[in-house]
Amino acid sequence: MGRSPCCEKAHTNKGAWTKEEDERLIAYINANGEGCWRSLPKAASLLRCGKSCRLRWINYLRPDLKRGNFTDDEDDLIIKLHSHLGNKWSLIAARLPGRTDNEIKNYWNTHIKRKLIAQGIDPMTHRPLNDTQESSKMMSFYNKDEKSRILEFVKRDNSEELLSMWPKSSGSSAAKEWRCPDLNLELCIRPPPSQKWRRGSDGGGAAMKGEAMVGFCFEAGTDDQRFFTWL
DNA sequence: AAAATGCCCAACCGCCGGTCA
DNA sequence: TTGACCGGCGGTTGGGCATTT
Repeated sequence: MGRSPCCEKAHTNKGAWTKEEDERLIAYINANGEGCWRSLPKAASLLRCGKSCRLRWINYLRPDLKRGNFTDDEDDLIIKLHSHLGNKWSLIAARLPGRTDNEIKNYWNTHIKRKLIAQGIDPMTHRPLNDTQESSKMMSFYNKDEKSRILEFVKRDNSEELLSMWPKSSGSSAAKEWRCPDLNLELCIRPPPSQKWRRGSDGGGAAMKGEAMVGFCFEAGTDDQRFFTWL
């Protein structure tokens, strides 16, 4: 048996909301609070689907919404968060007070995507569009021995040493954007891959089995070997 | 001035996961 | 265990406005 529709479609309005509908919705939520979206339309005398009411409130009528253009800081934050989270608009919106997932999604599709493409960056992977060419160019900063040393430092989880090897020629844009094509460096949120890996090897701060651990995981490695550390 | 085209964004749609009886 | 219900999410659409031809 399939799911029943969320509302009786034949008796609901569609399309743009009128001022009167907005006022009814605001008045009802101010008096009764959010929630029970399914029963809200009837209770508020609105000929709208509950989902439509929820969307209208969350994306447009909520009093804590920030209006106006996105700032450069917000741009940067959205790009950074998207590079880590992908199209998880609700998660991204949770980090931008006063912005909605719908607003950020629209802004991404209409502005940021184009901005990144103009900069030669693939908006989905956040890597150069002509990746192969860029990679070979960037690798000129490191010879074979240096690449081996970097992998060793990653294996030993020695962040200080690893950072000290980062290119120092700050005037070079290529240096700023450096990444090693043989290394896959990415951030993700997930539990540790093994019990051994849970900061337990040195005896300090070990998490017990079954204990919840959530955090940012810095993952690095090659196709053959993977290495992790927590941030 | 009118038509064509492009852009923006509010709103809709379908799906999914959690909850509850 | 199952199915209905509900809230929430991401992808897509289409109407209105702005710009270009």
